[in-house]
Amino acid sequence: MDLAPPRVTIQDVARAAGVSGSSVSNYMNRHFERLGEEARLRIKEAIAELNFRPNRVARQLKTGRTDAIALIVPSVVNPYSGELVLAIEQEASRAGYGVHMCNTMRSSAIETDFLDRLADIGVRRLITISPMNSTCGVYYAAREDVSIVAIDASRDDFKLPGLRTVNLDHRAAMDMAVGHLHDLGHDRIAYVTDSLITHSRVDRMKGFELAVERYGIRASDIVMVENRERVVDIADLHMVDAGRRAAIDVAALSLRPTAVVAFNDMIAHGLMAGFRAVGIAVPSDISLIGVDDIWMNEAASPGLTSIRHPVAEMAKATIGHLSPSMDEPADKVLLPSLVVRQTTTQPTSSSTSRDAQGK
Amino acid sequence: MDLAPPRVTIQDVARAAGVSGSSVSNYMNRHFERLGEEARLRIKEAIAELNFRPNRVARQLKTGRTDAIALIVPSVVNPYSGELVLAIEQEASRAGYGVHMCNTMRSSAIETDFLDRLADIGVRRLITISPMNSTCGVYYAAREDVSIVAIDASRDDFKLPGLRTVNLDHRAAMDMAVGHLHDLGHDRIAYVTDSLITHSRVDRMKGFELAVERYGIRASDIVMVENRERVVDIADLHMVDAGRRAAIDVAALSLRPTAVVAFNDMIAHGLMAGFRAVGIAVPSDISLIGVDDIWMNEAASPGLTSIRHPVAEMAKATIGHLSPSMDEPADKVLLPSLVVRQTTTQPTSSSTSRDAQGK
DNA sequence: TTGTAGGCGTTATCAT
DNA sequence: ATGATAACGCCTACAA
Repeated sequence: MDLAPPRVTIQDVARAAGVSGSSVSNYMNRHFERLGEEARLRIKEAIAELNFRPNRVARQLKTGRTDAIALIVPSVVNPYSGELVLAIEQEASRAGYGVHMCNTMRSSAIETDFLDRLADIGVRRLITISPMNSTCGVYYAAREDVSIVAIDASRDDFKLPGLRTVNLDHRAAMDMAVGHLHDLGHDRIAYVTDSLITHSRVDRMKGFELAVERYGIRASDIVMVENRERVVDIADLHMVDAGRRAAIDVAALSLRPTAVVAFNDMIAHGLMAGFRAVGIAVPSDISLIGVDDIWMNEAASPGLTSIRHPVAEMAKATIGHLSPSMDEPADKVLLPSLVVRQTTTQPTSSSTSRDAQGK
Repeated sequence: MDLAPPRVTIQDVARAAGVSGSSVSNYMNRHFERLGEEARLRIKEAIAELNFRPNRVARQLKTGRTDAIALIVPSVVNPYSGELVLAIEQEASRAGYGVHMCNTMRSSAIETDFLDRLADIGVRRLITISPMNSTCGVYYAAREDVSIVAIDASRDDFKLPGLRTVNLDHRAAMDMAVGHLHDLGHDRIAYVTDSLITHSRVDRMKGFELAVERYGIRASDIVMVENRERVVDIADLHMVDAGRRAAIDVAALSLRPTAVVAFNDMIAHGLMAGFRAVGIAVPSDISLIGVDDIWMNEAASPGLTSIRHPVAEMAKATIGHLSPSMDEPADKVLLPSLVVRQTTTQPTSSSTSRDAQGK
């Protein structure tokens, strides 16, 4: 371990192998057609011998581009997207890509600054998570050689023909949730969501309606709460607030449901808090299921039953999408799975006969 | 917005300003002593006119270094360090630095690979969070011009004289927690921690002991649970497990405490789950306070009272430490604050007279 | 105070 | 199949 490790350059390798720098360069870039059998071998040995590692910076200066990935996310602390960011970072580094992450905090100024910087250094791979109002599409729209993958967004949200997307199969998710409750014996189920401002919210609710019909659920309700901004909200805590408020609405329903499906887990946790506040016990009085399967579900008590967002698979699909192969679909839809914890049980007599519950 | 935006180089600026490239370079590097009044002005205008932005890659190739920051963290999903990562990223980009993040998952192989890559591109600023067994010290130890800041670690954990640290004032934190409980009227308080494998665990417990003494608390207990590995644990869920197990121990204490201080919030949430499982109500039977103030505290119910880790200030101190000013202390210690939620109340008769509690 | 020239390590073009 | 050579955009002696 030297104090100032002297760089091994392509020329050093060339000298050691008795070939020219260009040949080593060709070797590094896998242009084997332009190399003789013997030269290839000697270069290979010299590289191993000297432990040569090409200087990415020099290459970047020369080519004007880098294989690094720009990752745009509202906030890493966000319970769902945080796990996704981790998975993407791991998948990317497995594929040899560096990742530049930007927490936009939903500020398009921050996002634009970030993209300006990255455009400067030649980044051509973009991943955007939950991009309700991401500007990256507009920004990079003109450039031909840029790959953009949007996670948790509909392609209609952008006007980019080249865009690729990765999404959860929301219909399947709702089918799973309602099916699980139906299996337990529930037939009065409510759905709680906040404003339908994104594709996933719309589609997931639609999925609930379809599922309810499919399982022949007797009665169902949709409770919609509107968003109220928080002063600072790096973790989607406004959804917890929304859930808390929704709990009151659910409790006030003329025919109180025995189970509730929440748009996502944060709303579900809010519901749990709200129900507790008004004396409704989960799950003995009412069952509860969310979507995403954030880690908090496991840490909370009772543990929240949820429909798991397949984070690792989404990351894999995303990185795969970055190097487009034309025979693959531009929109990948992944299947969720059910994680049963403690908030879903069979409806009890107390929850079925609402008189026992009091007003 | 052109399709292939032609780069504005230092030469373009020089031409526009009627000076040479070196002068522009000197301007960019703030070597104003080497510039005439008039030249400086014309360069400034030309830069604004052409919207010139220096090519970081070229500079990097030439100088062999970059001002980007390497950020090493076990996992961004980790409830405490996730918030810290966000704060650091924001503070860094405010200061104009890019951030390369590495989720080591506590694998030194991953960390070493990452540092190798970054050493290649000339990164000389390192931040490491909760580095129980971080190798970065060893790795970069030899290099003179590298700044390393360790957050949530004692300088004794490394053998690097040049290291700078940022830490919470654990003693003050415990003083605050115990003081709060004492103010409420508690005088039988237990402390729950997992194995004392880090500086913060040792120091925080010491702080508890000092505080208990200082407030003249009649009786206190230390409950220590050992770590058990989880198959996969990106979010410190093993601490929740530890808390769950500890709850049983606390319940079995011969003189059951009326309040518990947990080493951190994840353990506290585990305690909450454990208490609920054995029929002990929080806070009416027992009060509970944690440390860190992770977002989950707000989302859980009841909301967990906690000692807040001043994340934004820590980020600021960390970035400040990166450009060492010799008159500042090498070890910064920041003060926490108390966030009262629902898990701490006055001890009730039911919790005070233990007979009412059953066995 | 300002300009000129050389080179950082790589890729790409054009010879051979 | 292989090699010389010229950039990429910037910094930095050193010269003027």
